[in-house]
Amino acid sequence: MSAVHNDEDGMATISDVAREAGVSRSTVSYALSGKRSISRETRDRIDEAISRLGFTVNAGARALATSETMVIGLLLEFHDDEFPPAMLQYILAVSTAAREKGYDILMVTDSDGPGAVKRITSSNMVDGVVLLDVTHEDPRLDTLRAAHQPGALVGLPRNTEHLDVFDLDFGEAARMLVDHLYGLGHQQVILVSPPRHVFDRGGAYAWRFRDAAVERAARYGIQIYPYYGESQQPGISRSLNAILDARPQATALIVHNDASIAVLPAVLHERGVQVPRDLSVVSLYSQDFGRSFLLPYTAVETSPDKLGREAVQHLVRRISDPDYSPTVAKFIEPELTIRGSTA
Amino acid sequence: MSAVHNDEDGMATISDVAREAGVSRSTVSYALSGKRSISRETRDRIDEAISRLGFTVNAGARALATSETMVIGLLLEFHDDEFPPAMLQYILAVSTAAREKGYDILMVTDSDGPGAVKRITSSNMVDGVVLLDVTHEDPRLDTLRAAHQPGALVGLPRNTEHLDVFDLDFGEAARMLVDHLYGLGHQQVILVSPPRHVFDRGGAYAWRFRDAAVERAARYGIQIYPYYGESQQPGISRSLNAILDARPQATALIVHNDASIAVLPAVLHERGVQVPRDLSVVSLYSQDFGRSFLLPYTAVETSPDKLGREAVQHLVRRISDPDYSPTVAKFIEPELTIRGSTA
DNA sequence: CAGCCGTATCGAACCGGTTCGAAACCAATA
DNA sequence: TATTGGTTTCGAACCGGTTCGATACGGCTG
Repeated sequence: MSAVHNDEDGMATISDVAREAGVSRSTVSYALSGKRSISRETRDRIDEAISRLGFTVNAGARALATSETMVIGLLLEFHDDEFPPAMLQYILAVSTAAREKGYDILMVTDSDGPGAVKRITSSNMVDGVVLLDVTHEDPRLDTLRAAHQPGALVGLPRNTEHLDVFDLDFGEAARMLVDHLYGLGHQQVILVSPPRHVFDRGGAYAWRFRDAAVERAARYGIQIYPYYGESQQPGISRSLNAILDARPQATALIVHNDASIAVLPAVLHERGVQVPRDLSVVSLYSQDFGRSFLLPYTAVETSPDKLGREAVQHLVRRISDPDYSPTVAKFIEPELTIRGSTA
Repeated sequence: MSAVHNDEDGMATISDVAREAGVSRSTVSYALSGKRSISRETRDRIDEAISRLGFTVNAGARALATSETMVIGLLLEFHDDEFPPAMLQYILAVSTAAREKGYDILMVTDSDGPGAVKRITSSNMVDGVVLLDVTHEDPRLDTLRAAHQPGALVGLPRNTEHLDVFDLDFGEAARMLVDHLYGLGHQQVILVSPPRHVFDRGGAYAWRFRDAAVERAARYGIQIYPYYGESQQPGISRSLNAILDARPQATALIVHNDASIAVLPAVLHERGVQVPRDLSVVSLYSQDFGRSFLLPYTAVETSPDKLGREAVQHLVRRISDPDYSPTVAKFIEPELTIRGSTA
């Protein structure tokens, strides 16, 4: 017999507890929530009945009565042109942060984004929604705005009205990296951006970074050569080689592309290129990511954990008070981690 | 004004629809479910009212009435000694398969596994549970057995009573690989297993594979040298190098370790080892995984998609009929994908 | 002692659905 | 003509909680 002892088949209900403790259902409810005072003895009897019956509040019933599900929807889609390990970091961050606030995560990976948003919001399955990987003209946003639940976005859309938005400041990140290279005297720099698909799809982080880098380089009179990276092997290595072949005069490389940076060490090694002696390399990735793939490059930290946490925090706040403040577009401050891959 | 037009603030309820269509609530419910026949005209009026009000069934209320949530719990934990990309494949597979069956996924990444199982089952948030990465003596299993919902496991525990279990047949996979190498005449083989932590934690797949490989090798009179791999860089590369240094006479390498196989190409290249000329290499990974990391090795396919799908299918069946058959322990048949990395 | 207040509890209504039994209606059958 | 049967609809009960008023009780104050 296990420690948890629930009589018969069905789960114990609040009525069972009330009967067992010789009080009314409402008294049990108040004892549970603490919203009204309960005498010491009654509370004890109730507590005892609860553990004797192994009672747990039925989430659906509570949700119906309170209109609070304590569940947050997490919407994401796996694109072929994305590098899976990167996305996982966001998922984990959101999940952990939510749990800390007492929320569970309903994860939806539907390829029909707007439909998924509609489904989980209009049926009141969730109290709020986190959207990952939001694009410039994200089709999910209209649906989300029409919903009765607040939303938090990770990624910057064109129109941020009525929505809280969180993202890394990619423009600033680009400027930091260009400044860093400029400070070391580099004059010819290659930039490897995300795959073309990402631009087409409206992944604003891609061009925010690129445009800022290009503009900053121009201001310094640095020659910058922007390229698209690939997303799938063997194209990644091939394209990196082609790019390096095409610009032998470049002394530095900026990689804004998870898949490419992961294979870069192998590619450079194969070419016999020593970093930073022959080439300076800077990039953009999270600490965890760098550790997983043994990346020795000076890089801007992307802080998926900070971003996910921030999104959840604001979402939770807005759930409890839908207009506690005007909606925010918050950009995480980039931080440069020096790893000695530049000279 | 958007196409979806819901009057006032609150969501439309079934009562609103009933009033709008001039029928009773039960009639609307039956029209929705089709469980009783409804006249053509009434059905039309109801349909019209539904779309006019933008009505959607409230999931919590329905769950309360039917005791079916149409949600499946997905329990997993991120261990430091695991390679994230591998896990993501399972998550995606389960999520997709569930959605196809009309279920949503409540994803719980709690570090307190048993507590998480207890919480989501006893509060009736889910109709069933999928456990990923189940260990030999998994502490979540007792809790799951005490629950009122069925469970499907991915990974093999010692005691499979009352639970449906799905896993790759790691023993058979090991035998296939050893057979393959034996057929090519190899007599000295290195085996890189998962990190020691995985064994300690009770990851049965680790020793099922190793033991079967060792036994099979012994039968053929092959010398096999088993080692633990590492899980985090820079340890992975370092340990691979140490292993290769220690066994220069070995002509073949079996890698059962996601993190190690991902960096193996770089390590071998650095050592100037040519595959298969200098060393034959076989491994164990999914097609997607191999593509992500450009792995050119002959390997057993791990089929996370097949596994996840199978687990969900059985779970759904068991949800609708708790004893449709005795519980199953199903082992996916391994398949060898020849990629020419052996000679 | 009347009046008031704070504490502890109860009963009833409500959240938004589903489902069972009964009723109303019309047509076909004995 | 009374009975039977099928179709369509309604009303009420129920799922398992929460919450609002009302009530009962004892102790203080004026």
